Amino acid sequence: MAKPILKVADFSCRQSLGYLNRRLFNLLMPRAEALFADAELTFSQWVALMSLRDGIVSTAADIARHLDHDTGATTRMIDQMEKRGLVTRTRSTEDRRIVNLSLTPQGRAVARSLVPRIVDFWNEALDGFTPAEVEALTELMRRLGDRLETMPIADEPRRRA
Amino acid sequence: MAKPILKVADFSCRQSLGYLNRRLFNLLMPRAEALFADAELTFSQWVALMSLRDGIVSTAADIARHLDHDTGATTRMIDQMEKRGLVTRTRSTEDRRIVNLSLTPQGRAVARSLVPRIVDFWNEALDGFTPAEVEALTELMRRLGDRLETMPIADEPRRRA
DNA sequence: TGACATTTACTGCCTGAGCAATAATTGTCT
DNA sequence: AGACAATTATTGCTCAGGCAGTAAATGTCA
Repeated sequence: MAKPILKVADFSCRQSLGYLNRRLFNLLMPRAEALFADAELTFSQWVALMSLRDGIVSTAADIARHLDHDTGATTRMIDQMEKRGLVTRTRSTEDRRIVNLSLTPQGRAVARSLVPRIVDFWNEALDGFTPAEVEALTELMRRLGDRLETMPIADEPRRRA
Repeated sequence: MAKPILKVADFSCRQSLGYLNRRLFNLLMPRAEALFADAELTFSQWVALMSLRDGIVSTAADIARHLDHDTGATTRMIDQMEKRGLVTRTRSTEDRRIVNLSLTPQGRAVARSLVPRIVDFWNEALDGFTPAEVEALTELMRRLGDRLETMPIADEPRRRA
């Protein structure tokens, strides 16, 4: 941290990345969830569905880690997806703690049917952005996330000397 | 939308801006809120506090618009901040629908005392980023937010032909 | 002026999600 | 082997926040 990037004096919440991220989140969620309103999916469920499809995750703990989600909430989310016939649970035989998840044909069909809508949505949202800008935004958000993952959550708020 | 940026075939949730935004959000919130744990502030309350301090907002409706927040939740958020002596409500005389908000000295003191922590946090989080990269990320997130604001929330999911 | 829409603030209702604790299973290390 | 830590899945408790509806005040427009 040789050269601090931010100074106390210029801090304004309008250009704070925290505020911007929150704003983006609040703008994005309702618009995204409106796209799969007929499938009655939460955004979390949508991400879980896609992550299972792409083989990125295979258990509840994987999902919780992948989207930095609470494990309890993840269990309940999977309950719903199982009830709707999108995924199945299978207790692992090698490690009996683990419950393996897999997409049902219906789950796969739902995922496939929703992708075009999402792609259309993003193409409309990113109209006016150059491919390089989209690439840059994606990469910077990924890097910032990776960086934050290395920073522990402070138990006690740090007192300034 | 002359040249679509995304194609259905390459869609992967790992590099989706929706997923990245959600991930950033889930990483950011607990780390930020841990910073003002002793003030017992929510992230929303923190943003509201700063927005009032900077004169960006002056009513509940302003806050709701500024952080794309539910108006009901905003009312209850202000209830808490008022109960803690951070803000005061004053019914406007010109427009009797409006309740003007203003920071109390305590509210101002809390805001001032927390800013350095946030700045420190961001300087640590952004270590490894060039000033240009931070600038680019901020600007791209702002632009995407502005773009999304112009896009209405779909009532009916659009059927693809 | 009067009908109608809009804005502001607020309330009940319900859901998604975070926190803490638990049981079962597995890994680690002396 | 045995004590202890770590991991997985799960549940109860609680709360922030979204949705819909309401009342009061204001704006709009024929």
